[in-house]
Amino acid sequence: MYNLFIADDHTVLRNGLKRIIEENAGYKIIGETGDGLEIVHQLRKLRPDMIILDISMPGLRGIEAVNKIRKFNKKIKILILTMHKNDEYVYECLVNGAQGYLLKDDADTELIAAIKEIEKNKIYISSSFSSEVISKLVQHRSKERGKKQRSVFKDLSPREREVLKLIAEGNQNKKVARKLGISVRTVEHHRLSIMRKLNVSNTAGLVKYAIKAGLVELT
Amino acid sequence: MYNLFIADDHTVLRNGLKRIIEENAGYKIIGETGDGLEIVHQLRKLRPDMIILDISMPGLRGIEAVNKIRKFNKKIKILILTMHKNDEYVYECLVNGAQGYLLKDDADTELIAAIKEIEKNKIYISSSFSSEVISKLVQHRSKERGKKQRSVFKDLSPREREVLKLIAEGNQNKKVARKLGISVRTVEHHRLSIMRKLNVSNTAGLVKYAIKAGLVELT
DNA sequence: CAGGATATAGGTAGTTGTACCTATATCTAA
DNA sequence: TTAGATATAGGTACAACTACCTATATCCTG
Repeated sequence: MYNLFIADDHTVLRNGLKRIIEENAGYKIIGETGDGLEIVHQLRKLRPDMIILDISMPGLRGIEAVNKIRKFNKKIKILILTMHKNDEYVYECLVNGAQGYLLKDDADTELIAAIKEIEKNKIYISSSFSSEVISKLVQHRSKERGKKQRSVFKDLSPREREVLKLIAEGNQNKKVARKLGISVRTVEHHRLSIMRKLNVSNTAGLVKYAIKAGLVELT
Repeated sequence: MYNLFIADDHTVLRNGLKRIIEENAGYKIIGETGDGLEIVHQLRKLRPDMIILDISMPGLRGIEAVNKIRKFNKKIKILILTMHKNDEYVYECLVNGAQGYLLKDDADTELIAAIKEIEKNKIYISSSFSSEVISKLVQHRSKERGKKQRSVFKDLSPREREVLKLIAEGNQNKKVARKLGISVRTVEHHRLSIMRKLNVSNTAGLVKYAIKAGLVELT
């Protein structure tokens, strides 16, 4: 028996998933949560073989969840199930140790296929991504595994992410500086570095990237 | 037999919904689509009593879907099922003729309760919203029904939406002006009006609102 | 028809952001 | 240990945005 755990903040979707998966003999959902902060605690208790994980959950955003799970136990397989059709996202997840990446608008059959592949220690990426992207991603993954977390697409430093987050939340440079206890000039410098790296030329681009990357909530 | 139709771009969620609803005797899912543009065509063919509608679908964004459905047939009940916990959104939907507003992280039981209430010609709003908000919304709805579509929360003119869209896409005022064939001063004026109306003070706020409102894609 | 909202655009100021430059201290990886 | 990345911060210049003001023409609604 292969035991699965579901982490997704949409109750309806969790229940749908449960039914779909349990109709396939051999799989059992042994637990679920809608709260990202609760994931590791649950994993420790339940010891599932695989977790189906939405990376846009409240409490634990984006790639952090993947990292925490891997840090806790490298044996638990991670299948990302998300609404984000976004090359960078797939890449980040895979480099950080996820085994699969599916979209919420993929078919049920693809979900089952992904679980089966991952069970067999393979990588599965949604067929909604072009095959070039997929092969590129899988290649990079095998190369970069174990290396320091990094992306060929986007490559912000922790400090830069912090600055970007505050900017996207609506703070001006002056306020960011005050909050971080650094000078406005330094914030400006970070801001420009970020823009150069992300290849955008103004605040609008920064904000959009931050949202895409899950750095800020859209409240 | 009460016939339902599902419009949501997440296949897994659609299947989950189907199973949950059909376990409750008396309800039948007679059709579904993941493509917003296809909704009206399907409704014409299938004539359901109620549609469960996600307002963040590709192809037909936000409130437009509600309007199109109402325009096609006022008898079809509309239950919004979305991830957006957002007062303005609820209000927009209700004023434009939706009968219910649920969140995707609400429980299954609440989904069934909502369907039952709406079947009985009542309004149902997710219990995740505070009771003050709910009563305020329901009151406003009865007052404003039939009036010109408008929101007490947000009230942008078509031109303002156009300007906001271009800004959120990453254009600076100068470029917006060129694209719309007006002077930079006018763009600036629109921009300030929009900021005043939305109660934000900079570009970051504008971009976030535009994304929330579905004016721009997050590509 | 009068009042209100919309769309247009100009004046003037001050603030903020964009885009280069230099420079130092620290840390990490080759 | 040396090169590179990171985080810090200052100089300078110009572009863009924010925030008031006024004004006109249009269109819609009561």
